[in-house]
Amino acid sequence: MLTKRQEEILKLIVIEYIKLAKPVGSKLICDELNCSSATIRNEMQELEELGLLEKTHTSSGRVPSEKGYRYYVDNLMELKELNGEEVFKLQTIFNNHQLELSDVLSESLKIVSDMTSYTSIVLDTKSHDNKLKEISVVPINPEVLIVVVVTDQGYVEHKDIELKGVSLDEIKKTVKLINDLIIGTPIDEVSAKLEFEIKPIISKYVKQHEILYNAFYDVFTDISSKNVNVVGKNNILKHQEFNDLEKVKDIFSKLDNEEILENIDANIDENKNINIYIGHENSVDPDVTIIKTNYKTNKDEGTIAIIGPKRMEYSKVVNLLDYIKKQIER
Amino acid sequence: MLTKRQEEILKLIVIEYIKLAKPVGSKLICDELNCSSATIRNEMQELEELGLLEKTHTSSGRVPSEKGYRYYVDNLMELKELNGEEVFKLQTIFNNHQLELSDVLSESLKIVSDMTSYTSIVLDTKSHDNKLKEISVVPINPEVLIVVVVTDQGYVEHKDIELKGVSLDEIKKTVKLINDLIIGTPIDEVSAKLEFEIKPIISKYVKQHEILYNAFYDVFTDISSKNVNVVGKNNILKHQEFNDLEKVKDIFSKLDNEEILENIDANIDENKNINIYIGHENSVDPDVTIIKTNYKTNKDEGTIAIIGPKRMEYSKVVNLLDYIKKQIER
DNA sequence: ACTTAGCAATCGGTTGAGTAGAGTGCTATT
DNA sequence: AATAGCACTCTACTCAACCGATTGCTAAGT
Repeated sequence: MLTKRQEEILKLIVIEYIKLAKPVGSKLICDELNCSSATIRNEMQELEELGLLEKTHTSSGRVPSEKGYRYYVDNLMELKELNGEEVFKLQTIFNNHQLELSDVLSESLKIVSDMTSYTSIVLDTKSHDNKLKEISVVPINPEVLIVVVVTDQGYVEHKDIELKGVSLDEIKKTVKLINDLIIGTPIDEVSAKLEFEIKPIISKYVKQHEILYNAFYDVFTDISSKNVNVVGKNNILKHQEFNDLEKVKDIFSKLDNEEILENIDANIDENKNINIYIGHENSVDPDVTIIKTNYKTNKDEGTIAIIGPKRMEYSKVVNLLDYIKKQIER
Repeated sequence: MLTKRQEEILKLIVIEYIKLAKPVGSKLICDELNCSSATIRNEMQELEELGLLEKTHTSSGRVPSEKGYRYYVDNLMELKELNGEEVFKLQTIFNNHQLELSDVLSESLKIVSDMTSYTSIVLDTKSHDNKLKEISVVPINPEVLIVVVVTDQGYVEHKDIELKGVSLDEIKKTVKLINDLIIGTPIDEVSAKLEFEIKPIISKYVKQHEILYNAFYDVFTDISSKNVNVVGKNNILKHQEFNDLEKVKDIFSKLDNEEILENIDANIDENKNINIYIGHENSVDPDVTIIKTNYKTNKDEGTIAIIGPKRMEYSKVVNLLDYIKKQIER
């Protein structure tokens, strides 16, 4: 259990370190509080024994440990209002009804990245609420045709398929069959329905049913897949904790690896609105903090996340994510 | 006019410097040629006076100047065969007829980037040969509908449009009009046709014709726009000429700037199959070399480019680009 | 019992001297 | 024209010295 003053000191150290990125000495703190540097040093020593602070070397100032950051975000952090300019910029995007949701997300997170110097990630999954609305087929030439799939929430996916020796008639029959039988099916159930209801039928009266089936299967797999989008990757370079080229390489390669990013939303705590994973608490890289939240509209659901150094402006990022989440869920 | 021996020396220095990235001294060269280091030094001095070589400091070995690289690629470079593994990897992509051209390009350039440690850029423009094939409209709800446009070469573009107070009937009329009047029009002429032929008509009998017109205009603008794709950006970090964080920031921001990249294909020399822009010869960054080529199929045209340090494996890159160009133009 | 002043000790960062090594330019010689 | 030899130059590295910031500890003060 920390005393009031210890909490005050920890908070100041975290805030100051986030601001200046240099270990914080006792003198800086005693200017803020009304006591001598020696008193602060004693308190610091105690906070260090509790694992909340660390030193970079024997006679350096203190730096928050991961546990220290954790204590800060859980108990000490104050969420101050977003400033007017920030809200204004974001609002112009949310008010632009021309944009698709995925564009709104990447545009607004681009702004967040610019404002904060962190990197944003959008994980976008077509929601279960998307139901097949219409399938149409446009023949391009005798061997190639294009399948266009539209969901009732307005998603469009298309794919070229090359079909040698399948007659246009057979294709049209199949499309009609699909349209009749699985329109209205949630997209994540389409694959199963295609396999167990459509396949048996077309295999009877379509010669190259295997090819045809595979082509449609691919289209539906694409449409229900996850979509990863990383915004403001270059901001990684702005933070002194990543001014080592090897580290930068490492992080960049992780940000390019969709598998790693897809697992960002693995163990999300549904009770919390915004989740914070400091250093080793996240599975991406022990030197970063990830702050994320899930969103869910009737069209769409997914995760938005901000990734930056552990020395991150926690309150600002939490505020921004919260604001964006609320706006898009409207 | 260079003597045979001077050319030999220049060539060796370029090759050696590309390989080892360290200024090349006279001793290294005299092992290759049969003469003493002093002789080489005299020749080097002359090559330096001609502006083909440079020194990093008074007593360092020599490094090729931009003019030196230029002389090398114009006169000395030997194009050796691609090795089997490289060809094999690429071939599996070209043989996969499932993929769209844009996927083939980015996949194959991804492989090139992996093999060479350079960065690739694809500038993809829908060709003039794309003609409007079909426009269809899917209403999602009373206020939103989706326009899907397909060209005769198989491109698909779609866009949500929000239309308050426009009746479905009016929309259908407009679509029919467009389908009747401009199907078959090359996509880069569609905008004009839309403005001068369609707009006057719909303005007569559609109430909110302005909104409707703008919506379609946007769709056609999107479909005829350029497409920029950068592959293997992280490879920048692998080269010692870019091991300075400021430089990396600079180049990365240029690679993110589509305007800069779109101008990569500005002054292309149509006579040459492959164009090489060394250092100040390109407009992107004086520290890089860009090697590029245009491609043109009946569906598509564009530019593929490789960007890397001036100390680049010129012959390998030229070979690879040439190979890819030929394969996709088949 | 808590706070404070004072002081030795520690460590990073910078500076300057010294050295080894690689490579050059020049000159005299073959 | 080519070469051997040599003085010279510059980088890169190491070592020692030193400054400044900060700590931990002790002893005195409140």
